Amino acid sequence: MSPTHTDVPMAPAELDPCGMPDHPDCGIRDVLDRVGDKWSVLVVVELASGPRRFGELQRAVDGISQRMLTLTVRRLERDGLVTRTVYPTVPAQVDYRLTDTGASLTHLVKALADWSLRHREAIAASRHLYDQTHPDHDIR
Amino acid sequence: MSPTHTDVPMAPAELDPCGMPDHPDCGIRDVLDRVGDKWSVLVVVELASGPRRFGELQRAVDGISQRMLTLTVRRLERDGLVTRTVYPTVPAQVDYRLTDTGASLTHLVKALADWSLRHREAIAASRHLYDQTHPDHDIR
DNA sequence: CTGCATCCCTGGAGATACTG
DNA sequence: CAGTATCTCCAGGGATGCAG
Repeated sequence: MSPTHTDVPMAPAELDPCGMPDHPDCGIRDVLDRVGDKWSVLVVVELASGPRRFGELQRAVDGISQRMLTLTVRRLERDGLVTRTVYPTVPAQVDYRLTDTGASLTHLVKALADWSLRHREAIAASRHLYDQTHPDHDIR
Repeated sequence: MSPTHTDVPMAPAELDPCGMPDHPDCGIRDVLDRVGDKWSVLVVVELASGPRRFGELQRAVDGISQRMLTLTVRRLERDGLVTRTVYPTVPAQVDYRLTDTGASLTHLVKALADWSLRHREAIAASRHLYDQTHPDHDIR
């Protein structure tokens, strides 16, 4: 088969039967695989400000490689979080924009941003303290 | 230096200057590196039900290796999301519990779970459709 | 401009064996 | 029980070159 390096990876398997009330991770993983992905979040955040073209996204996200951007938007498209529109112009032109679902995800990201903002200092302090209290754990 | 395989990895570098209003990823990454981590989430979710001992956690999370559990709780501890208490009993005993900060994170996880539950069908359908519309992207 | 195909390399993660 | 120490494997992701 030889799947190329740029095809959509996706979830290899569902691992939560979604049943026990004590383990509310019924579909969390699906989301987290997106939200947890560094690039996905940054792309979604960028698209939250409006539709963007491929190049614009790449410049906006800053640091993302072409391959990663392609993979990221592909996954988001596959999940129905963004739409990909191709304009058959001379030099190909494509724009990406959030779907309603994708837009709703933005709210969660905002919430996360909010949370991290409220706790970032505490976390930083905690880390600092930990690093001093546990010098043996030679990190870095 | 030879850092062992069980020391805390952590964020290698801050990459967002946290300034531009259009890029609200000021501290998101810090959170996402936790929230996005499969094991971290599962552990936090488990601890949301109350304090757990190492073994209990390992059994509860199911699938996590000793090393990963150690790393996960270490990171969470370092970030001040969980506290680690050692009871100098004969067979060592340790319990982990969420801090207030960690508990507040639970709410976000719940929100994510909520969102994913509301959209899981749509996403699944989208994926299915995508896979059929783009057979060329030979996945699997 | 947008994207696909390759090469390549590092770090994340599992398995296993050992210790206070 | 609760880790720690190693070894190993492989997928994620960067760099580069080619194509529609």
